Amino acid sequence: MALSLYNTMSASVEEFRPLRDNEVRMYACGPTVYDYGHIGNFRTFIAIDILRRVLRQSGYKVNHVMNITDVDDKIIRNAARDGVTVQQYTAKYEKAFLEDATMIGIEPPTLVRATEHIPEMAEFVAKLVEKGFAYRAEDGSYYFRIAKFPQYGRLSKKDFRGMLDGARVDVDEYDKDSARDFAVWKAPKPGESSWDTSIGRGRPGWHLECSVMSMNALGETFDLHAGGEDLIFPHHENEIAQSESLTGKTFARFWFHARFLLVEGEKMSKSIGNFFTLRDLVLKGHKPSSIRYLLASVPYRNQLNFTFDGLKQASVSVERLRNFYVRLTEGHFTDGSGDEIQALADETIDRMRAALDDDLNTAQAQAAIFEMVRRVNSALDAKVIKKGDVPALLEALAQFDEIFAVLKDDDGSKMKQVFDWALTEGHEKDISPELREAVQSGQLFDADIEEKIAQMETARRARDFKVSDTLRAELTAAGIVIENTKDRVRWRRK
RNA sequence: GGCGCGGUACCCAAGUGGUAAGGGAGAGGUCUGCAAAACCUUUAUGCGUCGGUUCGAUUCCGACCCGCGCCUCCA
Repeated sequence: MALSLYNTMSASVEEFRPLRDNEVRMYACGPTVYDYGHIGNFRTFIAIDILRRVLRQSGYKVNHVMNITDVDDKIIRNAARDGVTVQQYTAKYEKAFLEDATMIGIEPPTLVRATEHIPEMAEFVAKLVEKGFAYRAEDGSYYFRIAKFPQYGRLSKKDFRGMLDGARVDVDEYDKDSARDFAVWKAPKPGESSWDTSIGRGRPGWHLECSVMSMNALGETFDLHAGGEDLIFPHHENEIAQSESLTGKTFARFWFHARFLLVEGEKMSKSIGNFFTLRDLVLKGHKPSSIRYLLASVPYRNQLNFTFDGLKQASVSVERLRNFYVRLTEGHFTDGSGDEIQALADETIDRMRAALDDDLNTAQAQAAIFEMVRRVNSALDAKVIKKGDVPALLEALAQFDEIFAVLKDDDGSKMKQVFDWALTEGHEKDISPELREAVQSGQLFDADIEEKIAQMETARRARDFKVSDTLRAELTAAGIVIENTKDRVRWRRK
């Protein structure tokens, strides 16, 4: 079975093979660091992260490059508003983005920054001009001449023939040859960041950075180019135009686009009040693992309806998996092994692989692992799991978690980070009682909890249930869940 | 207006030309001093509506209704 992916360029699912034997070169359009990342951003970045993990699980070495757009109109505007330099401004939000990405389980890609590639970008523009694909306007801006690139519109399936020389729509852009031509280089404006370069003073157009940095890092033709669906047009279309007109070669072989999500059934927007950053959700007391699980649970090309009910459900699902893992690793088993369980583990792995190979069908991969969890739990209840069965089951679980990355319970420390951030950044009023409780339970020392549990057990053995129930209630109130099993008392933080 | 995607149980959500995965929630039960975990049973003769093709359609085709996206810098 081989990995198949939907390619926006061909508008169909194709078998994926990298150009080089064992190495996948992929470029992802990263964030413009002008604000904290919202859950829509992270839906896309998690989809890309899952793609990367599936590629690796498929045996490829993945060279994953992502850009940070650290100069653009919004950044310039907001930095001016806050009275800081563009660098100070972007540094803050880049740091926040990387913290968020780590919090939500995204493996760090190699980062490239627009402002660190200004000379290369100017050089690129100069070459475009030399070949006649771009021209300089009177004010010192440079535009790409779409009329010179007949394939324009191939990715987004738009037909621009006959409309290239339409009416001049914008008085500010009077010196473009065609209304459709897009800026590759912007002339300096008073108060805006600009750089002195071989083609004059100014700053890069947005699309330019991705063409230059991706080819710089990965070569003129690379395997995968990813981003949110909104980037198909104009961003990626323009990248293709610039890059391919210059090199005469295919720019990216596969185009991967994640669909936008809905929040509570509606498009996320600040005016509707359903706009949430990742930090907003953690402040409300939601675990990063729940958020990741929910965002990963709907295949990336489907619309995902992000709801708070769904978040709760995701949290319970993750807990179920974690409980299962604990049950396997801490249980006592008799020696031996059985073919049936081995077969179940193998079948589960096969089903997960087949699901992920089919254009990253994460929902089906989850269904496969849960099928195994239910059947093995049942077998555990019936005491038919043997010691020799456990490694195969753990292997299936591990393969699942190589993709979904939710088993490890480090939610407490991550939530603590957000808690601390809220205190230092003046968002204390936004800290929910739930987050407060989660942080507090995380601050309890294990030894103190175990001391209380020991007291509870003494009381229980003496059948003094009044005392034991009081102790249990105290621990529950502190966010500690206690499970009395036959062998021992298990506890965990809620 | 142009191009594209989707409407599946109380909620989230896969999927297939041959009779509906998985998770959550609810109800009942097993286990249990209580609780938790776990298991079992149960919850869509039905997959937006109306037609058509077919032996057979939720799955294909058409129309309609509704939701969503892109159409110059929003992931």
